[in-house]
Amino acid sequence: MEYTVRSLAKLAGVSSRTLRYYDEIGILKPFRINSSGYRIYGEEEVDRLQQILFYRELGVSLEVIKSIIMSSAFNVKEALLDHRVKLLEKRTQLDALIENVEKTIARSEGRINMSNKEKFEGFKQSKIEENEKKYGKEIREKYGDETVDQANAKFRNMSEANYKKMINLEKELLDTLAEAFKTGDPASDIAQKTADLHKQWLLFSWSAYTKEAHANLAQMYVDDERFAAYYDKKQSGSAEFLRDAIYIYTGMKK
Amino acid sequence: MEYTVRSLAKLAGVSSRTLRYYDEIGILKPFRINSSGYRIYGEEEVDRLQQILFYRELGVSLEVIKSIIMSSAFNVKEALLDHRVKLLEKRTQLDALIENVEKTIARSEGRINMSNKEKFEGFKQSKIEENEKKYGKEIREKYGDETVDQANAKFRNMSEANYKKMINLEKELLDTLAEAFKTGDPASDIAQKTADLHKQWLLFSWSAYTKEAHANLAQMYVDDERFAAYYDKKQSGSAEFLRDAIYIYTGMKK
DNA sequence: ATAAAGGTTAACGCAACGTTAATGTAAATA
DNA sequence: TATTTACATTAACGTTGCGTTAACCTTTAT
Repeated sequence: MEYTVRSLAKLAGVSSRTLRYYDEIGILKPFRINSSGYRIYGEEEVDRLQQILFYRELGVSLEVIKSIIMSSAFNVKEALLDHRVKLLEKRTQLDALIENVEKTIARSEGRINMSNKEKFEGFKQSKIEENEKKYGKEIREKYGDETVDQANAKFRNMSEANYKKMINLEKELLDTLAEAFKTGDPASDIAQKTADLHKQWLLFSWSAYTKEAHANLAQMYVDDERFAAYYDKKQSGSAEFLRDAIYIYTGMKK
Repeated sequence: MEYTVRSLAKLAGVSSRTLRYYDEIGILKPFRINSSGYRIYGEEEVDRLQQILFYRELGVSLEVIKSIIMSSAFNVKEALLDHRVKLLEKRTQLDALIENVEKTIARSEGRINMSNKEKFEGFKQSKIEENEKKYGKEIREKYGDETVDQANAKFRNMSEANYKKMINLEKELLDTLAEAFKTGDPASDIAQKTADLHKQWLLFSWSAYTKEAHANLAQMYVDDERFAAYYDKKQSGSAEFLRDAIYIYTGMKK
């Protein structure tokens, strides 16, 4: 089956302008151009458009979508599972927002007057997103796009077995961190083992490990509420402890 | 308390550029401009900014936000409740999307190959549309959009405790219906109790109960196989019996 | 006295198309 | 067959909500 811009557009529920734009930015080129200069799409393009729209729905930028579907060894199911996880995260965010709104309503009913700081607390969720942007960008700036992209690519293509390994490592890391935290000494053997586990864990998603990057990430764990909350889950102060251990481990920053 | 651009920006977690932009488009003007041309904001502006960010989070355009907060008789609580309903709707949409993704994953596992049309069906929020077509449209036509939306919102937001109550009520309803059915008389006390239980049950998801709506729903139970099958589970003819009881209870339709 | 930190306006840049203009081609109808 | 209608093309500007940079002024800290 062959499609013109309009027919494919109708099939997919997008505008023909969108298809021309996708051609323009090279994310979806027609199978061929006929003698009158018309774009003609085939089955393969139909599938590809489906992929694109799938990710677009998520709010993924076309730039990123491009890199995703360009990777030849692209595993459909893995991508879908990934997609699903992101949607679930989005829903969690939404739920938090709804809770905030309801709280605010309750407060307005109770006529409790809020301090100015409190007034903006409802937006903390969005700050997390901001941080993500901020640090994502920071990493790109410091270590270059290649590192980040390679890391992503590596992660996407991770085999099932490796994924399990990574999960187990993470668990071990958290357990060891809890143990080490008890010693109170970031230079202790067990604390240093924690730092090493963290490095091992990192290697699953980082293609180019450097001590500097590792140390910087450790500081980020402390600065970013989201990460801090993750590591502090068991004991408050764990994030700082991990950072200190990593500083010693890498010999960076003091 | 007075704020400069930066201090207000920090308080609210936005950039100073954003505040200047909001000034530019007239959505948030500073309280005054000092002798050096600096923007100075006061308490009122803090509140207003909060309102703006609240709606912005929803994805409402600044243009619309402007019109919302410009309306002088602006009721805060009403706005919040409105805001909340929109968030709930958004969540419903997200849930539909997640279901679609999961279906697609399941299909990919079953290796069922889809026709091109089917491939794009996942994007049409098919479930919502389907339901809308089947029941929503009918209800919307009869009772108006508000009722339907409020009912959905109410349902989604039901507390755990209320949910259990509703489930218990439903069980009691079915038991009582079975009892009443034995009498064969839709006007009998127990049949009327059944109708009342049904109303109670309805109130969990209907925000505005009317006798007319109740009676119409009863007829729908008979007409629609899905509902009919549900009520006829124990005894065939229960759906009609319930309808007749409700007709008498509500005094509608003869 | 000077540097750092923060303020100002003005202007361009970005994503992902929508929209309009000017024009060529294919299919349906008179 | 002639014409209308439907659809195709490229080119270019418009949109939203700011980020970013430039060029410059003011306040505060040292």
